[in-house]
Amino acid sequence: MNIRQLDYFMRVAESGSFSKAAARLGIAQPALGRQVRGLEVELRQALLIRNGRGVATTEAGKTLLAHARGILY
Amino acid sequence: MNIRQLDYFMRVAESGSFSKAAARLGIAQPALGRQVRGLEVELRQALLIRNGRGVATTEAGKTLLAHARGILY
DNA sequence: TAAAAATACTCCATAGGTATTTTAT
DNA sequence: ATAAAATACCTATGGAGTATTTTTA
Repeated sequence: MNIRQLDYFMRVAESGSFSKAAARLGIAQPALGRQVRGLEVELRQALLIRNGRGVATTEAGKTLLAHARGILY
Repeated sequence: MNIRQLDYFMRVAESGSFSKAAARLGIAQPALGRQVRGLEVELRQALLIRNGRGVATTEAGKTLLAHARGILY
């Protein structure tokens, strides 16, 4: 886990969309998707539920989100 | 400036030696030297004074060290 | 069926390694 | 003279890009 992954995950969770978060971050959507996926793989936890209209945050994701905010702010 | 640079600089300042700090970090001395040099170049500030028996910390270095500790601990 | 995310590559920057040289005590 | 840092060169990894395909509401 690293700061980039936490930051990216936080952005996606807050915007509810990989594409929107990627645009705001000024990076491409696949790059963002890979970082967040990498975090999920490492934690062996689904953090976001993907669907055809964006993403929702799982309970594990919400918990991590709170910690990430603590670290990044 | 990034966390790696701050951490490496702190280790060198605290050990008083690039070689010792590198050994403790488990990386090679040139790799460590480059990171710290990169930080100095970026800040346009000498942080360490090199000599034949290790390094001393400049005033600017001491100031940064205090901030680095605040960030990393 | 149309947004949104995932996949499949390719590329590049950078962190790090080894070997060697330079510097300073 | 010698221990420590700097330099030169090389390699590998990982982060990011574009193009395309797959999903799912």
